[in-house]
Amino acid sequence: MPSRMIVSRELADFLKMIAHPDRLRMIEELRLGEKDVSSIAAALSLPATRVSQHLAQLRAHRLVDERRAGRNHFYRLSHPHLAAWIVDALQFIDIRNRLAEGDHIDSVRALWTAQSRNASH
Amino acid sequence: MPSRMIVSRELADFLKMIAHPDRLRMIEELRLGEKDVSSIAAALSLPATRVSQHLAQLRAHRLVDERRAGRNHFYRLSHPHLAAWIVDALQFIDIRNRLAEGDHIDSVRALWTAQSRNASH
DNA sequence: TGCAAGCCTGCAAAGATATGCATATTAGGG
DNA sequence: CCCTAATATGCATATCTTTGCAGGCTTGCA
Repeated sequence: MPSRMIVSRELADFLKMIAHPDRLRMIEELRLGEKDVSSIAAALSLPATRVSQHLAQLRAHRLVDERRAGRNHFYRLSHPHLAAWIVDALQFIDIRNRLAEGDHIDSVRALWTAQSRNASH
Repeated sequence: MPSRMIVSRELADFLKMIAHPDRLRMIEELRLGEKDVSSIAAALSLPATRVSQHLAQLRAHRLVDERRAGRNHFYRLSHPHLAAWIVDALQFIDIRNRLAEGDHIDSVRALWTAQSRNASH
């Protein structure tokens, strides 16, 4: 098969893998280091089962690495730079329409990049 | 709705939009400038109808701009930098397995980035 | 050893996407 | 005008994803 097609398929698979709101938030959540499943679930207000399923997919595509400690499974980004690369995508999004008037793209970027200690914002 | 969720949805929509082998190749095809539908279809060996449908989606998401000249519709990237950003994603892909032994990631990148005058490679 | 916390996996229903085919639209040429 | 080329659109079918729920596995602790 032509390499060009192989590459486009691999790229598409990779993009599909991260193209989900939950998974994007999970990746940003792991930006600063490893976290276990329950912490992620709590931070994003998602059922743990769902988080686990998403992580299984990310794991299958080698986007995250797992470390087991006791009963907890800690995950980290295989490519730490991935989170920053995703944030760069904001420049391609015509996001103005959907946000409240006061919001500005920079504040959105800052917010997204900020650590989410709780589930607000 | 929390902005954080809005952003993750918008990002996911954007990523889903480009996460298709045909559309990725089309975006790379438009990297160097505008092209009309038939030229793209010919370059990628795809049915023109399909190319047109993909372009309609990209247009709806404001990722390409259209210019009509006579019977031909020329498309160009709304964000010229998009193609380069996509190429950057290659670093996150564990692509070694799927390529022939001789191929190296750099050559793949060069190949992908190279202009496709015909449908080979 | 028994129990519970923390995760993972299988499965089925619901939802979203992709794709081909038939049909419409628009513009240039004769 | 009519015909054809170049695209676009509508629709039905096939396929892939998402998601909740039920049940299973492993580890720590009493």
